[in-house]
Amino acid sequence: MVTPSAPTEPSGVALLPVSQPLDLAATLQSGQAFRWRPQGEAWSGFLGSEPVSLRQVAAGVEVRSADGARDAMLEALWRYLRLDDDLPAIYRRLRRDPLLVESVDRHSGLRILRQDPWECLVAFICSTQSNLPRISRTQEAIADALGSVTTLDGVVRSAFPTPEAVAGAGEERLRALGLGYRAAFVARTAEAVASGTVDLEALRSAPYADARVRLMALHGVGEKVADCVLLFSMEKLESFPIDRWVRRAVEERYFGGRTVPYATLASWAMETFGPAAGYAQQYMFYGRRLERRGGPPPGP
DNA sequence: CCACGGCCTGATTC
DNA sequence: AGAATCAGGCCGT
Repeated sequence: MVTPSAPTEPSGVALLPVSQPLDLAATLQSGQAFRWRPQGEAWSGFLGSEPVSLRQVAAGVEVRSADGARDAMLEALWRYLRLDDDLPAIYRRLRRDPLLVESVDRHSGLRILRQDPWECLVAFICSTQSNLPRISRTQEAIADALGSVTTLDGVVRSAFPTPEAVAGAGEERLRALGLGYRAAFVARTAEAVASGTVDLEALRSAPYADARVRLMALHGVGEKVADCVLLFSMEKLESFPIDRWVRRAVEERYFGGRTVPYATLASWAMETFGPAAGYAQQYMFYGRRLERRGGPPPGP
């Protein structure tokens, strides 16, 4: 137990046992989440608005948090890491495709996350014509400027701000944080979410196609961004986000190098991989990143 | 329904 | 070195 009189929030540790394949480092650095920072052997970040530190050990994942012993924290982490997915079954499906065999074998334990939809939405609106380091930078800048400050074991970080806080900040303030032309998109989307024009939680339980249409009605959200948000935060594992690299790989391998519309590629993925399409995309994307960088990604 | 130019910003390329 | 070019697209025409 912790001592409540300490000046800084005392932390507790709990173990989440994991028997499923899990590569925590790869998962947190695979371009779906943008606020996990290496901290020695551990990773500093947030589960919702709770600051946590995660460390992979043989038996599973150690979670350090202000209330680390609570079952609710372990449950939250379980959900975040999608340990409810049956990865071996998904791998069997992916391995039917020669394009994926090597990537799946080499990066076993790379998982799709179940993130907070709002934070995920902002991140991917900011992802257009950008790159991983810059997306991380802007997410962090938004949190630092508008989120509430937290402390965990002396590490000071800010939680990601609410839609109301971002809407209140306005376009110019966001632009000053380095969002560029995306500032207007984020501002307008924040207003839509804050005012209840869009209910992100409701989209979570809506069918893929319906949720997708709703998301794409938001400014700055096209097919690719919508598919990312649907996959990484809204339970839609059949979603297959197609960026320029995934597009190139699939067009070269399956369409004789021809340029093919987004919808055609998406339905190809749906037919080929079914409910594992999202995982297929993740392995394609991660595979080509490594190829490009010539080594496993931790960042800069 | 498809094609195209323009867009913040910063890192890399020429 | 300073100028193009490009980056996990999207919007408007």
